Amino acid sequence: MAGRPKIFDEREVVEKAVDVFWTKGYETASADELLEAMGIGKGSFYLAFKGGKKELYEKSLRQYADRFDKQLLHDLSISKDPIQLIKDFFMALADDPKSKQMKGCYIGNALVQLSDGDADTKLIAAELLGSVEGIFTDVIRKAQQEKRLKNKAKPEVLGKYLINLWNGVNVTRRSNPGYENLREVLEMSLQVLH
Amino acid sequence: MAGRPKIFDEREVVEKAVDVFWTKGYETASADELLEAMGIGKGSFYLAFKGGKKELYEKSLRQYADRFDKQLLHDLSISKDPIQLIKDFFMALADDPKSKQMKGCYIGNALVQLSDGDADTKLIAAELLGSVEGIFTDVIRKAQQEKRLKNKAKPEVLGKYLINLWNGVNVTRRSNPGYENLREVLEMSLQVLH
DNA sequence: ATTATTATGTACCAATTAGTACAAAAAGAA
DNA sequence: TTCTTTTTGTACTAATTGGTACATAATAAT
Repeated sequence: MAGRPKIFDEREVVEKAVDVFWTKGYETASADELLEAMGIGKGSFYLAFKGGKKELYEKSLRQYADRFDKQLLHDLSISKDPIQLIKDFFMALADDPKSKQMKGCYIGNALVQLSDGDADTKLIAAELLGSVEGIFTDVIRKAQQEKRLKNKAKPEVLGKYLINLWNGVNVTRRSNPGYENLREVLEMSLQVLH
Repeated sequence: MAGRPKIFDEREVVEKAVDVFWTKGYETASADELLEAMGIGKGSFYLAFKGGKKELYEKSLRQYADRFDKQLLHDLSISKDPIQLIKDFFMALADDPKSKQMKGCYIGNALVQLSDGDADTKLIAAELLGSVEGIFTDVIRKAQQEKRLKNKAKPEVLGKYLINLWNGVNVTRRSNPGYENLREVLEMSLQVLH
C-alpha cells in the first residue's frame, strides 16, 4: 500500500455529478462545471474516470438507478399492500415541488437526450428502466396470484403500462408543473390497478 | 422590389432542419450540419434567421406542430367516428418502423432536451403540445355531448390523459423499439375511450 | 448603364469544448 | 533518508462551437 491518498469518495462525487447532469442535461453539463460541483481537479478526475465524461455519466445512471431500485424494493418489502404502495408512489408525483416537476426522470431523460452516437449509454438507460418495470411486473404477478388484484391482464403488460405512465408523467408535467389535473389524470391512469 | 433573389424557400429549409434536429437533438445538431442539410451558406442563413440556431429551432417547432395539427384536424373533419380515429391514431404508434420509434415526438423531445437556459423555447413546445391536447379535449367533449362516449370524466382530464399517453409511448418505445407488448399497452390505455 | 437593394459565399474569430502532459505532492516501504 | 507508488493541480492543446465582417453577385428601378 503506497501512494498519495485520494481526497474524494467516488460514490459521493458521482452523486454530485447526478445533480449537475439532471438539471443541465448530458450534453449541456460541461466537464468544468461537473468538476467544480464534484470538488475535484482534472488530474484526479481523468485518473479515476479514464472514460471521461461519458464514463462518469454511465456510472451516475447506474448509481442513481441502484439507489432508486433498492429504495423501492425496501418500501415494497415492508408494505402490507404493495399495489397500494405503487399507487401512492405514482400519486406522489403530483406532490413534488415545482423544481422537481421540471427535471423529469433521471433515467428517462437519458433516453431522450442522448444522440445516436451514444447508443451504448442509451442501452444502459433502457436496461435500468427495464429493471424498474420488472419490479412492477413482479408485484403485479404476485398480487394476481394472491387474488389481491382483480385485473387479469398479463403482468408484463401491466408492468409496461406502469413504466409508460411513469415516462409520460415525467414528460407531461415538465410542460405544466403543478397543473391542476395531474392528480385526476393519475387517478384515471391507476384505475387499471383494481 | 429589388435585390438578389433568394435561392431557397424558408419553409423548405426549415423542414430540412426539422430532420436534423429530430435525429440529433437540439444541442447536438451543429450549425454547420444544419446548413449543410439546408443547402445554404452562413451568409444567407444568418441574414434570414437573425436569431441564429435558436430562431431556426423555434420556427422548426412551430412549423412542425402546425403541419401536425392541420393534418389531425383534417382527418378528424372527414371522420365518421372521431373517437375511433383517435384510437387508430394511437394504435398506429405500434406500426411505426424502428427508425421512427427511436426518434420520439419532435415537440416532446424539446421539452426534455432543452436546458433551463432555453426556458422560452421550452414554453413554446409546451404551448404546441397544449394545442394537440386541446384538439383531443374538443373531440372528447363533443363525443360526450353526442352520447358517443360513455366515459363521463371531464374532457380536460381525458385530454391530458391522452397527451400523457402520447408522451409516455414516445419515451418508452425508444428503449425497446418494436417491443411485443406495445400494442397491448396501447389497447389497455385506450380503454378509457369507451 | 447606373444605382439601390438584397442575397450569397468566404474568410475569419473569440469562446468553449473535452481531454492530455507533466511536474510536484503525499503517502508507505525499505 | 531514500525509493516507489499513487494522486493532485496546473498549464496547455487541438478541435469545434455559434456567429460576424465584408467584398461580391444578382436582381429591379431609374
